[in-house]
Amino acid sequence: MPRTEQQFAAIREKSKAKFLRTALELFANYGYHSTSISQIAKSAGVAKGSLYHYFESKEQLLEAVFMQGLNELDGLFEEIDMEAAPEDKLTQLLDLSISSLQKEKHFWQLYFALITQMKLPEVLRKRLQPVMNEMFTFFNILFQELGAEEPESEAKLLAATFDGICLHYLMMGEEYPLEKVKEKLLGMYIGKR
Amino acid sequence: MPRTEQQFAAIREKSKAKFLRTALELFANYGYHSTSISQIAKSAGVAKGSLYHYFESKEQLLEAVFMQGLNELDGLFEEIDMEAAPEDKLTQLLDLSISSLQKEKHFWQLYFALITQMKLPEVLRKRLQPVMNEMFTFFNILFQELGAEEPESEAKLLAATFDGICLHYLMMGEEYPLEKVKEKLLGMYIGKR
Amino acid sequence: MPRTEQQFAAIREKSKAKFLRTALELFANYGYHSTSISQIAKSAGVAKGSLYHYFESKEQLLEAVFMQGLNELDGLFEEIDMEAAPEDKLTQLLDLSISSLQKEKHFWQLYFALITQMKLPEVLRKRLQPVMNEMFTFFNILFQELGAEEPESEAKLLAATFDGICLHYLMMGEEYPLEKVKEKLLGMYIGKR
Amino acid sequence: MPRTEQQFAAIREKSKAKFLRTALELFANYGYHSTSISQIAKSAGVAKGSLYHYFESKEQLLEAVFMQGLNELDGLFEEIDMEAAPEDKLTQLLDLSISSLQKEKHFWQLYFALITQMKLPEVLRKRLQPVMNEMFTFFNILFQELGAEEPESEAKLLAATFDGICLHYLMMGEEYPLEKVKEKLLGMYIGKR
DNA sequence: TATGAATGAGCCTTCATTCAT
DNA sequence: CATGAATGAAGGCTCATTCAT
Repeated sequence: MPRTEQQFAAIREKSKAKFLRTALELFANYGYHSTSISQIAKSAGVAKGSLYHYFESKEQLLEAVFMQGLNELDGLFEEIDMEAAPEDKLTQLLDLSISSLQKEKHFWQLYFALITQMKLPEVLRKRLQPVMNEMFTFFNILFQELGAEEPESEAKLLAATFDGICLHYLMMGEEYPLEKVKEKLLGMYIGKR
Repeated sequence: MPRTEQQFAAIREKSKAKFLRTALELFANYGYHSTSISQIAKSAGVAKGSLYHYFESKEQLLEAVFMQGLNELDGLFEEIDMEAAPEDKLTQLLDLSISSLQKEKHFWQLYFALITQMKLPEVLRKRLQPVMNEMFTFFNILFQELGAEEPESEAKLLAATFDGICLHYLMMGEEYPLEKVKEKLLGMYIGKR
Repeated sequence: MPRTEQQFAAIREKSKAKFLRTALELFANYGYHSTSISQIAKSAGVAKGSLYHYFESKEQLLEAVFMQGLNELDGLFEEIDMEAAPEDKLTQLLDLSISSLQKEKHFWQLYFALITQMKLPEVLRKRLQPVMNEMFTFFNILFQELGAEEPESEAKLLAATFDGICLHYLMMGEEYPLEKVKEKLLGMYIGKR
Repeated sequence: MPRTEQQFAAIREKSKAKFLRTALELFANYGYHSTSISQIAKSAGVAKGSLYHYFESKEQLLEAVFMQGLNELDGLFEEIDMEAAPEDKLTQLLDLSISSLQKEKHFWQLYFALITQMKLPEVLRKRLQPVMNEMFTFFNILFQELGAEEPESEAKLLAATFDGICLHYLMMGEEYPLEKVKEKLLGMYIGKR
């Protein structure tokens, strides 16, 4: 008796998830090019060929890994109370970002490795665009609410600061004083209330 | 014939420089792994084998390329008048950095690609450390002079902002409003003088 | 319950036949090596694994496909009236051959691909031998009846011509003037009656 | 001191020729798909990778092998005295063909394997076309000179016979009575003059 | 018996590196 | 020192076959 379709779907989902997890970790730690399919398979505890049941190619695996990370990100900012005062929104955003950064370290590592390499497959670039736009819009509105003269430039600066902090945190590891830096950043925009 | 030897040395130096320049450009544009020795040799207009007269291996070539960039960086900050007022020093640093960023785009591209990949050969890591320390110390002193309560954290934040701006500039290209962002950044620290 | 068993056998036979048909078509169109088990299974509308219930291996499937074609061929020449005049027998043979060629295009395509590759598994070679011998004997007798001086050589020549025509027809497709060539061939041997 | 360009060209030519020879033999004997690059390299006594200095891919190697065979063929028919009587021209053509068939057995084996498989890369198909046209035209003229009623059909029939004989010779090996069949064929067209 | 996920040997191909000239 | 042909390890990928359900 063959398994039901649902059983098969479950198996597939599980295997696929395992591959995605393993690949994310290895890509993040060693880089895309320095990670071989063999390594991924071995780490995942399966045979090399199995990977190709789920992903057409190594590159497509990378895409899937990255996509998954972006998808999980999507929900993140919906938690922010958009009706709150700008100061609070900024605080919430920072908290959420830092939380994501710490929980999804591998993803963020991969993220910076990818955007830094300018080879981003078109698919990924297209998928990334709206996410970044949303972020930028968020900042823009924030600074408008704060009465900034040039909200756009302010937004750009803040975005850069955000990415810089993430980058430094990922580079230095746990010894990086993420909390302190966060406080200082908040201090700059919200001021010593 | 001492002159002959000098000529040889000169030729050697010239060839080596050409390799370094070519490699930097290709590594920056296509990434280390996606650039083959053949490509570099062809772009440099010499034979593949010749490269190995100057560099032991591809990895060692990368190191040399990166080292050279760092060496050129060393002189950069010596131009700053350390006796000037902190506000002026920050302004000078920003100007110098932006100037370097624009002139040495390839190097900076490679820089971010490398630090992002956490594979930095030990040699490079060691060479990079003092540069970053110097930068950090510079910021630290700056904020002490500015009377900051926690100059260390302030320094970290500013450093992150710096890197973030660089990153975004490199990602977005010339349409990035580097000047405007710079002004905003200066405004935040120097205030509405 | 004997009926159930018969039903099973019927189903089995039907499935097997479907595989054979599909495999013949794909092997003929794309070649043995360029046709994967997956493709066959998908084209046949069943799962890959099922194929192995009916055939031990891909090679054995090929054998079965070819065997089946040869078996169907066996009956073909029995329709010829062996008592007829040699001219008529030749005509009948030609007509039957052309008819088979047109109806079993896939088989003949596979046939030429196989004999051309000199890898013919021993089984097939053994199965093929009597068929070809029968043909040759038929020709031999024919030319004896026609009073040829060297019936053997004549038979060999005619056989070659036969295969050549088939080959060209298969290569050129429907635009090949099969009928005209047939007429010419008949004319050569039967003469302007 | 580097080798001169001519030296390099000589080396390349020699290596390339060795690969072509080896590949032709193996492709002919075992078939394209059943011959691995490893085998070819081993048979040629060189490393696997070396092959790719000369041919972009396995398929391109096949093309080159086939092309070379066709090129050598080109000269063949120029030896025929086109002013001779049709009977003599046919005789000459047959002799030349048989001679080629025996000398270039591997090529002809490959030839039939390829045309039989209907996958002929476009390049090859295009290269083959004029050769076949030339042959057909030759036959056509021949039969016109012989006063045939339908020279086209006659040409088609003769061409088929030619290919059939070749095919049978290649299939049966040296025991095939090539000479006798040739005589018979000549007899049919030239007749008892 | 049917299914399709899993396997792994083997394939084609790339490329850093070596070396004879 | 320069050259580019040669090497061969390693990588990505395919696919016939197996097997648990």
